[in-house]
Amino acid sequence: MSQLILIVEDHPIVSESLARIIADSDLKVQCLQAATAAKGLAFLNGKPFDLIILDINLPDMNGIEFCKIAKSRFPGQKILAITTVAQRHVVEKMLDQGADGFILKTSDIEDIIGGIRQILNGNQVYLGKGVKDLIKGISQENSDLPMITKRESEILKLIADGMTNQQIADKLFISTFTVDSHRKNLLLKFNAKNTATLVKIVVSKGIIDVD
Amino acid sequence: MSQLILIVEDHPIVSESLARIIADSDLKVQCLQAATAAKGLAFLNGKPFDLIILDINLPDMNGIEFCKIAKSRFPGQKILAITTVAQRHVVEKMLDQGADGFILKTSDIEDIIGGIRQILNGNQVYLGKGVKDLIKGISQENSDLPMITKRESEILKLIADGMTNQQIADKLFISTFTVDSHRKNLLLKFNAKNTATLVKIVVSKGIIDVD
DNA sequence: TTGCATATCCCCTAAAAAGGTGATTTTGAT
DNA sequence: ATCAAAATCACCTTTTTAGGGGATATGCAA
Repeated sequence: MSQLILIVEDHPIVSESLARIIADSDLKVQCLQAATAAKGLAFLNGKPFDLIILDINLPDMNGIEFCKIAKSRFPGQKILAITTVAQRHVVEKMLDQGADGFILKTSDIEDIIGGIRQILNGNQVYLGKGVKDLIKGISQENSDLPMITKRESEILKLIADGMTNQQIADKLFISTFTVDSHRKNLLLKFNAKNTATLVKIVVSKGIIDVD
Repeated sequence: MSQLILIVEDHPIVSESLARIIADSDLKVQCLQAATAAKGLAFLNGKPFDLIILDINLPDMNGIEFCKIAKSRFPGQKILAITTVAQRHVVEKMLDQGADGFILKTSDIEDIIGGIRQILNGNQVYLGKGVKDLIKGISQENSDLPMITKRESEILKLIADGMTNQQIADKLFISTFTVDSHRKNLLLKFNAKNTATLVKIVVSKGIIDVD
C-alpha cells in the first residue's frame, strides 16, 4: 500500500532533496515533483495525493491560494507547508485553508520525516523552533519579529513597491495622515531608522512577498 | 580511492540534499557537512579536502573570505561556489580567490553531479543559465540585472543599512553630492522609483548581503 | 462595561530624497 | 597616449519622509 506524495517546490535542489530524503527513509511512499503551481495543479486533475508538500513562496502562485484549490479538489489530501519564516498571519491563513503542518527551513531532516509520518497518520504537525509557540499565538510578541496588523501589512507591501504616502492614500481611500501613521508605526515596530532599513528587514525575513 | 568533500551551507535542507544527491551518484566520494563558516574552517585544520562546496551567503562569514582562507591553507583544494544570483563582481571576486566553479540555484541535479565530477578532474565548471556569459563579461548588460560598480555596490549596502547621504558621505570621506549621484545612478540602473523599491530589488535578488 | 488595540485623522517643523543639469578628475584598458 | 568609464563635486527646486505633538471612533475581549 504505497502512498503518493506531491512536492510543489520551485528550487530543484530543495525539491530533489526532499524527494531523496523521503525515498531513503522507511516511509512507504512514492514522490512526484512539480516546479510550479501550474504543474502542481495539473497533477491534481488526476488521482488525489495522500500528501502535498507545498512551498509557500512559489513563482507563479500564492501558497495559500494553492492550498485552497488543492483542498477543494480533494479534501482528503494532506498539506504540509514549507516556509522560510514563521509569520503569524501567513500561518493563520494556511491553517484556515486546511494546511496540516508546517516545516521551517531550520527543521532537521529527521524531524521532517517524522512529521510526514505523523501527517500521513492523520495528525497535525508543526516543525521548527518557534512554530508551536506561534500556533499558540505567543510567538510574535516574544520573537525577534514584531507583530503587525493586517492594515500595516497591506501598507508595508505598498511601501516596498515604491508607493508614496499620497499614492497609498489614494489607493486605499484614506488620508495621507493615516498612511503616515501606519508607516511610522512600522518603523517603530521594526526598529528601523528609515524606509530603506524597513524594506531590507521585511524582504530579507520574508515578511512580504516579492514579485 | 574515495575522495573527500566538505559542504559548507547553512540551510540543513540544501546541505543534506547535496550530500544525498552526491551519495546516490556514482561519484566515489565521502561528504562532510558544516552549517557555518566557523565549523567549516575547523574542519580545515585537519586534512585537506578534495572539494569544498561553498554557499556564498553564510551567516557568519563572507563566502569570498572563506574561499580565500581555504585556498591559502591548502591551495590544492577545489572550491565550488553555490550562489542564488549571478552577480558579476561577486563572481569575479570568487574567481580572484581561486574558486573553481559556480552553481546557480537554478541548476539541475544532473548538472551539479557532472560539475562536481569535472572539478574533481581538474576542470573549471560554471553551471546555471547565464553564468557562462557572465564569465565572458556579456551577461550583466543583457540580463535583467544591471551592472553596478564597486563604489555603487558599497554605497548600496550603506543605503540598505538605513544610512543617509550625509552619513555615507562622512563614512567614506566624500561629498554628499557624490553620494547622491551614486544613489541616483542606482535608482536609474535598477529602474526603481525610490529607495524603498531599490532596496526591495537588491535584497530579494541577493545583490547585497543582509546581516 | 470597561478597557485596549486598531484604525482613522490632524498639524507642525526639519531633514532627506528625488529630479534636473551640469562639471572635473581619476582610473583602467586598448 | 588616448579614450571611456568611473568617481568625484556642484547647485537648484520640489516632493517626500521623519520626528514630534495630538484626537476620535470602533470593535473585540477580559
